[in-house]
Amino acid sequence: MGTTKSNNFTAEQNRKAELYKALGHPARIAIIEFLVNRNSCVCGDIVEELPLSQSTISQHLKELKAVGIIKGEISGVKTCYCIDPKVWEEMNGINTLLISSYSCGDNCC
Amino acid sequence: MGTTKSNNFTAEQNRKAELYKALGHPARIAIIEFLVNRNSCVCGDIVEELPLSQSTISQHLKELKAVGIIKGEISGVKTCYCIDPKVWEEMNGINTLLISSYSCGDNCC
DNA sequence: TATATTAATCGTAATATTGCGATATAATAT
DNA sequence: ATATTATATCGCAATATTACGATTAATATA
Repeated sequence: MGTTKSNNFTAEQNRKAELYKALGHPARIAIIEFLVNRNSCVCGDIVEELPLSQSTISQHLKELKAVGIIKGEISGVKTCYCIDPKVWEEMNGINTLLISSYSCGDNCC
Repeated sequence: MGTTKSNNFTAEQNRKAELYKALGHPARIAIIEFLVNRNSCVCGDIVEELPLSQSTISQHLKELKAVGIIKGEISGVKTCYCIDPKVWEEMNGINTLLISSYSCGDNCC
């Protein structure tokens, strides 16, 4: 085991889970916050900001890229990463649907 | 290794990550959706709904409970789970701050 | 009291994740 | 051509996660 039984769930549920999972690590949160604060492309000085090795950060970037949250563009020697607006919007939709639209009343336990 | 270096990040970053991580599994998404759709406490018929064994679901519930997203209340033989409004609000705030308040302009890559 | 029923926990196996150093790759600079 | 710089990838070790069956604990019911 150790394998998630994705087959048993809907595509939507799997997609939601994979997006949240991508945000489920402090390093990746830090990366996202870094990109958001810059409002534009940022190159590998993320490595200088974060207390992790270059290879580890490269892996985290890869994961974020794999689910689509960020895009990477090679310009010369450097690589430029930024939030992908489309997936960002998707996340927004998911959050709205799943979280902000629900307010549990008094009948909660 | 295999251990996340939480010490190197802020408490806020760790908290965000742990909340997102809790949602980072299709079974836990399904559980949350189930609770949300009922709008009230639900007992262990989550087990009947999900294609996973009782013990596995119990573990997932435990994880959701550990980060505070759901509460559990024992009433007789059964246990009643529901969303915790406080943490739900916390999630809302995190989403607003991190995601919905940012829209990357044209200067993205 | 004996026996279901419900849910938590234990033990275990399989797989995934995290992190790092070393190495590879690719573009620029000398 | 060679060195430099930036980033990706490989290989590995440690730990975490996922899943399940078996067991346990607690309440309810015959």
